[in-house]
Amino acid sequence: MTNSRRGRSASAEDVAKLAGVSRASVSRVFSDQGNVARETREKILQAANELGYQVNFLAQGLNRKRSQLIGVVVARLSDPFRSSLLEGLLSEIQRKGYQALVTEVRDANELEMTIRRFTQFRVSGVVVTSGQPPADLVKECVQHNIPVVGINRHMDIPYVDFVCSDNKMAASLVAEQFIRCGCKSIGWLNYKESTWSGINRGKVFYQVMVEKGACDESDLLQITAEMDGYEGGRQAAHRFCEQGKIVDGVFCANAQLACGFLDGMRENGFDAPADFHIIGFDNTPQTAQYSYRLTTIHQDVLETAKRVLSRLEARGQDPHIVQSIEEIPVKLVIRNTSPNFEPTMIRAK
Amino acid sequence: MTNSRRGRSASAEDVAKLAGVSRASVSRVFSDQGNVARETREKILQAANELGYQVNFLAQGLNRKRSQLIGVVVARLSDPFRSSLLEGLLSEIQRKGYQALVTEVRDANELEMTIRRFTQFRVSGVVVTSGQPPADLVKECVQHNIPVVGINRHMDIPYVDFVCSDNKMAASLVAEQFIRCGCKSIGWLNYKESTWSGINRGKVFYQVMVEKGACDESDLLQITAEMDGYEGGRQAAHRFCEQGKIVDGVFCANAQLACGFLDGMRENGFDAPADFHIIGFDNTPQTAQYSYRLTTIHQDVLETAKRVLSRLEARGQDPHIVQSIEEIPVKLVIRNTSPNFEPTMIRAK
DNA sequence: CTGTTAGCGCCTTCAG
DNA sequence: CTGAAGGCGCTAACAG
Repeated sequence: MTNSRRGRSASAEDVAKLAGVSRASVSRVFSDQGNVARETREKILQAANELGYQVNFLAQGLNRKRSQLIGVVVARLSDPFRSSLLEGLLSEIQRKGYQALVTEVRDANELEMTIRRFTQFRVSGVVVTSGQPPADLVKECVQHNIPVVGINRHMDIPYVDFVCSDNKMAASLVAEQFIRCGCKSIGWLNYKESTWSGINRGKVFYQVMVEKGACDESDLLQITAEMDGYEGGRQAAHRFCEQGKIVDGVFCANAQLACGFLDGMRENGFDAPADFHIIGFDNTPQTAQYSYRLTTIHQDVLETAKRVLSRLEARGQDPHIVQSIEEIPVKLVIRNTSPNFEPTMIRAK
Repeated sequence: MTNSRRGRSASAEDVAKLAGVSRASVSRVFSDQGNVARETREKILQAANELGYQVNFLAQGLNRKRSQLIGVVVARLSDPFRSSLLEGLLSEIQRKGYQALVTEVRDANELEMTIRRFTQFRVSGVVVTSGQPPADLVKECVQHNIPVVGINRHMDIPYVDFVCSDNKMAASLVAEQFIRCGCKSIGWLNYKESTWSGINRGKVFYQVMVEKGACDESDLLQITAEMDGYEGGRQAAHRFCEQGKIVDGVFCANAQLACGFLDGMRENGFDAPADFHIIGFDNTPQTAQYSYRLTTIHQDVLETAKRVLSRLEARGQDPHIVQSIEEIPVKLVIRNTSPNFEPTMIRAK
């Protein structure tokens, strides 16, 4: 009875009473704003410790009109790259002292509900790793002064920033590798209804190939998967072989497709690097494994996450800065499916 | 100027004014508690719509002393099983109208900080998929009346519930399969510093094997990986072969180890099912792929998530119900690495 | 440096 | 069925 509200958690007021000060001082100590005499601070900390006091973030956020929450929109976590991206984001979000609010969305409608709910929690920022942020929704965020940043996509929405792996650099690295290895007929494998980044990667790759004079339109073979993921790649390979087509080098929009395509080709008696070269995107752990040892473009997830957070904070301070689009450098990881040959023809055939 | 606070988001009071009612009624409509005349309800909804009103969850939570947040503790999302588990949890959490607060932890210390932060957000529940919830921390949760449930682990903490894949059932299914296939020398592969569920799976498997008379102590070969994940399994295989050991059937604590071990054996010239049988745990997408086609125990992630949420809600209503430990049935998915043979010897050797 | 005073936006009795 | 009043726990001026 004496101990304020039995069982309930202690409030700043309880602490203030015990320490014999005002709640304002308690607040000052725990949000370390404004100055507090060392002596009173210690009294407060001790009292707080005694009562097991902890700031109520709900009340804090209500008052500040901003919680320390950051909303993260994800999709298809079963893709290893996406889950490693989430991992990087979580780690960076926590390091900066925020808390991640994670929602998985399946369609545009869910994205809309989600962003709306994020604003209801007065999040400090929204990270979109999937789907196109609907323009009007974003407007709402801007109105509420909530920064939005998209990863691996890019649209012309004012006040929304983007950070994106450097697809052009990726294309160049791959093109050079293929050329160095003497590949002549090059293919580009992508899912029929790919994401923005998938499509963009293909477009840029084609441009680069033409620029380098490595191919004209007829040379770049578009291989289209009817399905996404590993199975999609595998079936694409089967259809490819049925049609009696042939390639020297295949570049794939993502790691899953690449592994699937490689396995599909193997089922048809073709293997890399003996019969063709194949290079993937994402560098997921699986691609490093013995059964694949895939040469692949590596995306720097941690750097991406860092940039995202710093964008979020920048726009949090000044909502009206100009849109920023950052490209994160990528690396080519050479493994078995397109090894570092001297510039000679690889196929005896 | 007339329009209340320009730019700011509308509050219940704004809606009340516009609709010509009291804020209490607005509140009633949006938390659909208490009765409101159809007519006034409609007036309110219209006004709300006009102003783009949305409930402020911070204020709501502050008042209700409980947010609609659910804290989820994860680790090592790079393991495909763990990310699929998270996926299942997210989906169920959203379906039930909650919002997930996700934190990745690396050690016990972080777990503690995390749970503490969860309580500061007055979450409606905490789901621990990794690490042992420290007893005193949990006590704090109980005190705050926050339900805690652990997945694939089990400890004797009062008022904390657990839901766990049925490891005994898994062991039986695998034992029977090995016996049916005539495997004689059976191995159990696990990481040196495995998780609770890994260790438990091994213990139970041994028990079952003895029960079935399929082996006594000397028969069950403990294969220990010095490292976790794919590489751990692979290196274990290499050491295993160096030592000139031999097995008929290997059961693995998880999918990553299984794939690694299989590949390691292949590098040494042994393959499944020709030279030995191997069965994994988790049934991650990768295990289904052409290069592995691993026979494996399947854990029902969605069912697990469902049970978790229902436990959370049950204890949310009555914090003092007795501890519940649910076992989720598993299935044996027969694939290539231990096919459905008639009961005969498989090895010519 | 510290205390006082107003809210933040919502929910919940309690009257009417 | 509806309105008025008080409070959830914290912060942000403003005085002292």
